[in-house]
Amino acid sequence: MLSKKTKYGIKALTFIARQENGVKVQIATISQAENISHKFLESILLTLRKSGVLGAKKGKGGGYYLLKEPRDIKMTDVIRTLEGPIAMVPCVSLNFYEKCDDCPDEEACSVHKLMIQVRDSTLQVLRNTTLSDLV
Amino acid sequence: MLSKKTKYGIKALTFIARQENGVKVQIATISQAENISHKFLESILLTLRKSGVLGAKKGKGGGYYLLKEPRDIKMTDVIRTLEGPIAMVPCVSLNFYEKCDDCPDEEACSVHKLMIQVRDSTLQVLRNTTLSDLV
DNA sequence: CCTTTACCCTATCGGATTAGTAGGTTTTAT
DNA sequence: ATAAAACCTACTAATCCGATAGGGTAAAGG
Repeated sequence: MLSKKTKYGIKALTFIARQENGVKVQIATISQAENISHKFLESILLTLRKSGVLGAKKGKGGGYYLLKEPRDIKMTDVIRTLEGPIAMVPCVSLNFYEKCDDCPDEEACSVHKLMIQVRDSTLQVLRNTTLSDLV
Repeated sequence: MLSKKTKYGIKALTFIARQENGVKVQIATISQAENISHKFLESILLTLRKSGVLGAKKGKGGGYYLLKEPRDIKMTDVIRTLEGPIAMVPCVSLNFYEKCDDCPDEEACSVHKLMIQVRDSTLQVLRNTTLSDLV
């Protein structure tokens, strides 16, 4: 299940991407337009800023803006930042790999085999979808 | 993230599918071989029996066995039974559809658009993978 | 019949995670 | 100076997950 954090994050990015080039958007604006709790959204945008997707300007007239072109913002990056691993099981994750403690032999594991395929097909979609495809 | 319930369920089904045709397998046998809590596994196999994938026989010499050929057991069915929806968001789920309460217009929602694509690519894998592909 | 074996069912619980809340700090424009 | 906006830290209520406990019920062998 996709967390609300990720869901809201994608919605917010889409909202910002729809603005004229470089126009700054306040948290409150997005919060109202998309029905998102102001404080919760605040923490999400902060995370996205730290990951390098968004820039922010403090003070009056401040707000958030994209640091890259929408077509250069891949969904893989956004989701890994907000949600964490894309794989459904840590033992098939490329960026967040972890060994299963119950599984002695990964190669022989049926779940492993299946989830690699699911991961690859999901990755293909997310890698080829950018923010510009969603606006 | 895939729950342990689903993970264990798939492992157990694979284990059973590896037996000679029609041989019954006890909970304790799978539990030991796959490092799964006996009681937890019990509840999982019960769910799978109720969904019609497994049959069970009580009493001495009893156990669980497949009701269909491994190649006729699709991963979509197994995962929907144990995990629930395959879609990452209820508003794009085929079998467990639910409207998002924060989203006034699904067609205009960027998350909706993206998650439909993810769902479709995942479905294609799970529909074309059967238990026989995992043994 | 009677004991063993294994399936079936309900209830509970600790820990982790998630979504949201509260309150204050820092920076900027006017 | 003042208002507006992002920034930061900490907390909380609710939910879910994996596991556990304890018994009930049905079937097979002797």
